[in-house]
Amino acid sequence: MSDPGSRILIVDDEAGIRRFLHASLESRGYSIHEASTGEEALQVVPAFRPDLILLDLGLPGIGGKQVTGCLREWTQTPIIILSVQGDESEKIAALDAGADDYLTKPFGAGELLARIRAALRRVGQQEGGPVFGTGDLTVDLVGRSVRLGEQEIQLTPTEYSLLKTFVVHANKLLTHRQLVREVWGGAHYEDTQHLLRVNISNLRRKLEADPTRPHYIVTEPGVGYRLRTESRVSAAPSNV
Amino acid sequence: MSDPGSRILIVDDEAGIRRFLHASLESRGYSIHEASTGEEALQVVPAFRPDLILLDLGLPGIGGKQVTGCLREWTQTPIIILSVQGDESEKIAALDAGADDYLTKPFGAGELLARIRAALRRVGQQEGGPVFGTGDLTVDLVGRSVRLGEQEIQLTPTEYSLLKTFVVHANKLLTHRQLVREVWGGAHYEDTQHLLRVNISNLRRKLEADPTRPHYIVTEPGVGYRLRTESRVSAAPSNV
DNA sequence: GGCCCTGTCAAGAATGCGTCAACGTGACGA
DNA sequence: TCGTCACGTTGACGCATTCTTGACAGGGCC
Repeated sequence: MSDPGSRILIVDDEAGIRRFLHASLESRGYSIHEASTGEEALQVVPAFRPDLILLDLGLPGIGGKQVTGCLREWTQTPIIILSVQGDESEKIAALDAGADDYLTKPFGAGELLARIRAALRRVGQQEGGPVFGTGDLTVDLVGRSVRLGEQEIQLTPTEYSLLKTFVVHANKLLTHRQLVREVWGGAHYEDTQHLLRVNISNLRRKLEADPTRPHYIVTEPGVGYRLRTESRVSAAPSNV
Repeated sequence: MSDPGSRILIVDDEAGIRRFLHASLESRGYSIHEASTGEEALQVVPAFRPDLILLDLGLPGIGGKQVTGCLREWTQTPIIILSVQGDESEKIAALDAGADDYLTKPFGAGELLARIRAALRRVGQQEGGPVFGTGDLTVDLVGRSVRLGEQEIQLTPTEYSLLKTFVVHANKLLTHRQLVREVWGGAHYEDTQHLLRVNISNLRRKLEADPTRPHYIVTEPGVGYRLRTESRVSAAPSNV
């Protein structure tokens, strides 16, 4: 299951450890990115979009706990804490800050890999399998392809990122803020609000049969948008 | 966050450990069930429907690894393995069998609780939130959706905000002043009084079968309004 | 009847939303 | 080096919805 192409971000201030982890993970087929400080990690995550984060607790500057807290404001990407401290209260604090797992150095490479697999397995099944479908719309999150009936649809990176967010949270209401954070990264919101509208519009033009009356991406006025799944109450086209 | 009413199944063959875990977890508000063998665990899970399983690896008969494997064939309930064996290959095997976490005895009670919270937090955000219901009316505060029977109801932001206030204080009398404050923010009251009436009217037109004779939102003359519940307070364990 | 409280309707104002067009940038190939 | 193209971003505009305000009618109570 655990898709070998998964992207992993390594955050540690010691170059030696980064190298070691980088090597062991890359040989397993993961694609790796490194960051050496908490600040760098927070910057890199929106750009690299890792599937999992290995985070050293004892970073200089912004510590691992704070990094976890900041990330959890907008993303659920699994975080595994690595630490030299075996102190129980540290573990508890880190886990409660939003971390998914906690390993104390030194740890076996095999155990780390197994815990990575376990974490990736969870998100994998959360996304409800590799292919999502509603009505004519089919989204393959692994193959990164979108089709409408038989027709393959070409999406730009942002459009795809937006649609992916909808698919992962299918049928749930996503606020403007959530969407902006997921697609453009945690920072600025006010300036990006309009961007969201434009991209929704573009997405609809490509996906919807009649962009004026959206079938899949419905807007919840004043709040956000929602990807409607085919529970199909055949919602009579309420022409008021 | 981690809903204190969560159901936890403890599987261990040593009565002493079961007692210890039972006590520490119950005092935290979890509701507990015990099993002493793997066979019993497999029987009990479908009946008890735990939100999380604490599983000893070294069970007589069917071992923890096998139990994990059997459970994973049909359920994704989080499993935390407890074991006296620190052997790395055992950990790896258990995690790959489908376990979510692995603790080696002896472990601190605080750490166990934190890991339980982390596991429950993950499944918690997967589910749709607590749902409020009375009669035909259903309000999902997390998904921000309102339905009347099967029909989804579209509410404007103020209408929803108003209804939300009613749901949060279900069956309690809300004065005009309270409602105005909750929906429009503390300031001026005299000018907003009329606004409230208009919105109550609009809300009723959308929710009530006969807006003249309101069933859900009843007016308490001279004082305010009240959301009448049908004694049915379906599964909305107020979180935290 | 006169008064206060309440509910409904309608119309202008304000806001939010969707679309189009234009500009800047970076990648790529000639 | 230059031109082309696709994409991200920004601004402008028209349209729809929603908010707010005012006017008015019914009902209970003194």
